Amino acid sequence: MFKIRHALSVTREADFAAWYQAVIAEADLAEESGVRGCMVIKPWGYGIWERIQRLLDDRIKAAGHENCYFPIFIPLANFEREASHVDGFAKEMAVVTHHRLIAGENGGLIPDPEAKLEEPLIVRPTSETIFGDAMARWIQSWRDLPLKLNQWANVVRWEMRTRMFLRTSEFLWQEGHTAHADEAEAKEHTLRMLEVYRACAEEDLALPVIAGEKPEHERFPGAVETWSIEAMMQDGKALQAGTSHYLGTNFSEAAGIQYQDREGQQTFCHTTSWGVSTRMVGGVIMTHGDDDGLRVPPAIAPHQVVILPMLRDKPEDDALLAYCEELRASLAGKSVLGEPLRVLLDKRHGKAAAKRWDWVRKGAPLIIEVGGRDMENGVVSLLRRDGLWDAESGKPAFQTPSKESAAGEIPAMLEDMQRSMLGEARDRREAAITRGVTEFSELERIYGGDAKHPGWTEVQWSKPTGEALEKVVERLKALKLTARNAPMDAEPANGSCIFTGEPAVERILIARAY
RNA sequence: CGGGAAGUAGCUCAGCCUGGUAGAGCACCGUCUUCGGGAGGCGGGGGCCGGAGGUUCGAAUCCUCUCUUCCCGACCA
Repeated sequence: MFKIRHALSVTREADFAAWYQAVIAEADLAEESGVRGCMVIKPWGYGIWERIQRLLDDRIKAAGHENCYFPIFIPLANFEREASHVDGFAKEMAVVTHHRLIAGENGGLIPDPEAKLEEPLIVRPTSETIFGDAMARWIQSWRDLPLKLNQWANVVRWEMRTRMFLRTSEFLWQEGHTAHADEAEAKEHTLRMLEVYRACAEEDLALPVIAGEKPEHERFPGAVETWSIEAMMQDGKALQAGTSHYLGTNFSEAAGIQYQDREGQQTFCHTTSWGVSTRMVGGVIMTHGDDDGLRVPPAIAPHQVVILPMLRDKPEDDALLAYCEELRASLAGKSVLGEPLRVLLDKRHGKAAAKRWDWVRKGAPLIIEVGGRDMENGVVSLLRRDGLWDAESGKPAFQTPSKESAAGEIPAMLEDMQRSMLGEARDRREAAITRGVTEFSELERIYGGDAKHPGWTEVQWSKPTGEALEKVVERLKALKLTARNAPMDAEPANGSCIFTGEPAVERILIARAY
């Protein structure tokens, strides 16, 4: 019997948290920075984020938005206007209080007491308030609506417990902010952007998600409705991968965002905001990674095909490189998933086998090794990252198509990989959702034991509020559970509430979460 | 922010208890051998032992403070 020698030393099964960190290190995605909760995103990790940015930005613009940029610093007073917003964020705020350093007593530098800011500035945790300010200036008439803006930015939230990509103190994201004439249009837009996120997650990241409304206690501070897309990780936990908020007139009343309607009346706008962040990269890792490292869906892979010539630092290398260059050129002209194919010819010196495992760990979708004998036979040795091992031999499952047919087949291969990665993740998720649970004791049975991947549960509830809701949250918390969202395409409720026994009004997903 | 663990070479760690100026494996560089594959031999470079202070003739080692990371909890769009 053979034993497959995986590229990582930790497996998902043995220790999922350690495996996650190993993938980030071994795939060269990011590293610690020395500043609490902040990370350095390395080229391969940032390249994946750039791909997500590109594809999502196209979708956001196609939905009629324009990009802009607002400052990272927000005046404290500006932030103080919307009460529940303040309550939600005040505890995790970075504050700038000085604008100059002077020499301290021990040779170090200290903030100059003389240079204290009259009004402290906060580092944005999100930009509703400062966008609101501008909207109040820019909107005069019903003719100025809707106003649809977006920005790509970094934000800072002083998190107590951080994890790379999933919850960092500083993170990169996109935040959209829109103003509308009435409630119906704003709500419709909230859902439209939720759908944009769903499409991006599923079609671009191959991340199956469930879109739905967040329960009251999970709403964004200051929102009237919060909607989310939720993805299931391979350990069965839920990851909130994007949110879209209908903010009502809360922020327009706080900032004075008004317009003169057709009758000449001053009227408050209805606003929305929505965002997705570098957390998405964490979702890709925990959805598509395996015991050999990351697997990047072709649509967001910085390089979809990596060609590795087996160089020997000898004169024959020139012919081999020329052969690889022909392959590269023929691939570079192809179109995949509606874009030019992205191919890298990795000419770095070094053993091909060592470089191969580098790219396996990084998760490049297709790896093509080319040696002297391949060249003689007019073929290439091709390895699919989603079918790495040959089950018969326990060795890498190389295919050896001719150079010409490889160039012809690769686009379809990549598109197939994109599809099958989504399908694989969706099947795994569906198998891990328990539906039709009607008794709380059943939840205790599922989540009370030490099952490693208990997955999600769909239950019906009466959507309690106030104290009754707090009690529900407490009971869930005892099982380390949270209510994720009420899926928008779920069947209507037809039973009784699993918590209160009252008639149920909707179905919600229960899960452990990141 | 509370409880626990840990920070020594790029990585994984030994050395610390019983102070005497730093080690291994992998990686890296050179070279030879090998050559359809995650190879081997020989040689070599790289660390003021997270930081600051203290005890001491002398600190990686003992003491204090601090920073960072990981796990558990609280918190968390």
